[in-house]
Amino acid sequence: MFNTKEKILQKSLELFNTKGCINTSNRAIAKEVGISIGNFYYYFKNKEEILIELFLRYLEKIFKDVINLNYEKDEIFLLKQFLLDNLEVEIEYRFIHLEMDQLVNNFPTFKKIIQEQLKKEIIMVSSLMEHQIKHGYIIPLSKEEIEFFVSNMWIVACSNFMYWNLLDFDIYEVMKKAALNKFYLIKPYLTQKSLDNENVKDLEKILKAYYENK
Amino acid sequence: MFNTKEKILQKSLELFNTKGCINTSNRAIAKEVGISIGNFYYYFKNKEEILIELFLRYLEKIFKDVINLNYEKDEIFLLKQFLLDNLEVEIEYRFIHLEMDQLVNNFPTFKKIIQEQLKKEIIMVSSLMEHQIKHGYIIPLSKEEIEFFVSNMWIVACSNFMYWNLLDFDIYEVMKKAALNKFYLIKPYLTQKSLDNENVKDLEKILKAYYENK
Amino acid sequence: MFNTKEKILQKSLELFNTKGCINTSNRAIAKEVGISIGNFYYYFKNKEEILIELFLRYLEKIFKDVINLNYEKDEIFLLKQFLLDNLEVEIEYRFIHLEMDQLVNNFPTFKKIIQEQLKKEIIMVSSLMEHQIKHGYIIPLSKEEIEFFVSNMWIVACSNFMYWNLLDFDIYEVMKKAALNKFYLIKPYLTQKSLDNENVKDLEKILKAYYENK
Amino acid sequence: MFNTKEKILQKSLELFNTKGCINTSNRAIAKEVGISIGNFYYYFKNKEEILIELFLRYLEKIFKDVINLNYEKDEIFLLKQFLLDNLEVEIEYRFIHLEMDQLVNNFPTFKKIIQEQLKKEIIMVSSLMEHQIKHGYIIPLSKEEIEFFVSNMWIVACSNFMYWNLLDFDIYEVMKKAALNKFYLIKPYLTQKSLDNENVKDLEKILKAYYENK
DNA sequence: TATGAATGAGTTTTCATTCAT
DNA sequence: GATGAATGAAAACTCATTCAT
Repeated sequence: MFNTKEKILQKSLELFNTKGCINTSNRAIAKEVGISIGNFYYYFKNKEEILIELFLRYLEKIFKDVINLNYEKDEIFLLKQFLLDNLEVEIEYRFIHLEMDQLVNNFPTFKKIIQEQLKKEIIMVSSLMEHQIKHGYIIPLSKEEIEFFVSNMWIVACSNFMYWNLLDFDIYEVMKKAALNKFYLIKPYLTQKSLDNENVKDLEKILKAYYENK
Repeated sequence: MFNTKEKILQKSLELFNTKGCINTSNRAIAKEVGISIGNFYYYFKNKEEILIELFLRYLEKIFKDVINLNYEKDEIFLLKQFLLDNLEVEIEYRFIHLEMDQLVNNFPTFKKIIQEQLKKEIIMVSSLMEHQIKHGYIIPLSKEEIEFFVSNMWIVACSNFMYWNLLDFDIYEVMKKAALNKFYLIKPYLTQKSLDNENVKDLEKILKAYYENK
Repeated sequence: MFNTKEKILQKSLELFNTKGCINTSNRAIAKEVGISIGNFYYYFKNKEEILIELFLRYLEKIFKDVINLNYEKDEIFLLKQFLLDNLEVEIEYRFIHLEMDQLVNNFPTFKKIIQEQLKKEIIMVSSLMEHQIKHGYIIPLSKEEIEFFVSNMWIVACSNFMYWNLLDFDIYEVMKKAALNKFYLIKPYLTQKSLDNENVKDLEKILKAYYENK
Repeated sequence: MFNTKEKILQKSLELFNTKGCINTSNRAIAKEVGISIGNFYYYFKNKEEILIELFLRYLEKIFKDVINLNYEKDEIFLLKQFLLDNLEVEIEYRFIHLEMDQLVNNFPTFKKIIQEQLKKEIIMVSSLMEHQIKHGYIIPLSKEEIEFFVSNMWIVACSNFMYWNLLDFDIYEVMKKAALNKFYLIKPYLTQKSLDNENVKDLEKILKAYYENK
């Protein structure tokens, strides 16, 4: 069903998430997949190629829905989707965030890709914020406030796994916590119009329930 | 003036901050200090011992002032000190945050220390928040809100260097940004009483000026 | 027009001349030709087979004219042709001389072929010399002098590319220099009869012009 | 008696001369010396460092006497020493010449050193020739003739081992042949004054005897 | 003829750690 | 306290060659 290249990517992802990308040798990946080291190098020139391939897949999954967001109209952005839907993707590719600094330091091409992606995201999220402010879903914010909200959101989305991991929560609990981390970051900025909106109204309850029941 | 052990710690810190702890070999440290590798091992059993020693020094510097905080009285916590004074210590030991996940993965004793420290900090900061709420400096918050404010604050304090580094800001700009990251995280929760307080009144202006002038 | 085997030989020659035979992997050849590595091995059992095939072609081109030399009569041997005509062939297959020692060390069958060829050439050139001496085109030389003239000529023909390459001359300059290297090696042995001969008379001028104009 | 570094250099030289530098792995050197591969790298960062160290020793031995040459006076240059004394050094370090092209291609720092050395030698030998011409030991030669005599001498000195190796002569015979190769290259240019000189008079006989008796 | 996945031994290099002096 | 030689496991990567299709 899966071909060798796919198997390498799958196992790499597993190993990266459990042992870390830096701490996973190419030999270990090959062994786990059940192929020779030579065959590993037949498919990937080096570990960075795997890393980039996995990162591109991550991006594709993350932005599959975001791209379809139509925030031209007077409409609140899909906060629920943003908080919940991406969560599983973030967990699936959690090594990316957990090792971000190391990856950036060790893989120069990956660094360039990450930097470009970050710049795009900043522009995208900033303009989304401005739109939401214009339509009264988010309280008025200065340029600086938007800049630092965006950076804080990125930082929290990137690093909250590490925090909960340190407290020995398991992966499902971490998922639930992660959504609330982001929710409480944005909550102070939501207007009454937002809080009355169907998409937001019960969100806190849903997230808590999600967090308590599962 | 400095003994050998001290020199090792100083040079290790330098190297960890520039090249990363994981990417710095013990041999490189010994060479930089100007001692033999054998002598290095006379003072430190392994790199983890250096790491822990540096981390303890970091903690001591960070909590030197915090420990003296007397938040029994009706008094706003020293936000300015918290935002600015610690900043240089954070920068001085920045490798700790930049490589947090890697360090935790590779050094089990360090991990335990970090975890214990984190639990202490959560209790400490949570009770500080409750105290501030009680005295009307911070708006009323639920248990959950406090929990996630505390976690977000830790995450942001821990990882914002990475964010600004990716955008190619230099170390001094990163310092300035870092203070604002934390300020804008707490700002929505400050009451009018806080905003009128001498310690807070001009803080935004001061931070921006700090950020723009330096 | 060209079949696959021919393409492999052509591309091998190109790669051997630019990167060296030892430094060119079979995979690189296959890739350059645009065929699979499996197909490469269909045509050639290993790199030595290519090497030998190329060497035989080189020999054929070099001795195409020499074989037709009729040096039975009282006639000076075709010095001009020897110096100029072979030059392009030598350049075309220059990797053979540049890597001679390595090739001999790594490819035992090639070594045998080279050795047999060398012995033939020694006999051939020695008897040519004796003939030229007999007819007064070359000054009388002892057995030893002939032996060492022949060896020096072979050595210079084989290795002069390396010398000029070290001095960073480009391929066309090297060609020109190579002719003069051989000319000045033989010049002291030419008799007046030689120097008056039409084939030789203006040779020095021609070679220098060739060397200066091109 | 010999320390480890010296042993590595000695064994490297042996292996380079027998199997070739390119074909000798660092692991093979370590094994031959009887040390671990780690210990090998303690002494030499890579193979190029060994190569350069050996080359510098070769140069030192070769030019030990040449440097003392005083060719200011009306005196023939020490042809006998040049032909015989250096011979053993050339043999001792024969891999350098045998693999010259490959070494130059694979070791960039070595290439630079070789190029600088070659340029120095060209100047040195050219001025020596001019001096000998001035004092009547060598027949008058044009600039071009000197240039090509110098290059031919270098090429022959560099590559004659390969020639005699191909003909399966043993190392001692090769040594003797090598002297005669150079002698017969220079012989046509010697004046009667040279040939009558004590240093030269019996040189041919000596060399032949050397070649026949040993 | 042609493909290309697969093998595995081999290469260079790094590094934490030990230990006799 | 201090030296530095020595170890050996492990990392990334290469490459000639085979073989089923």
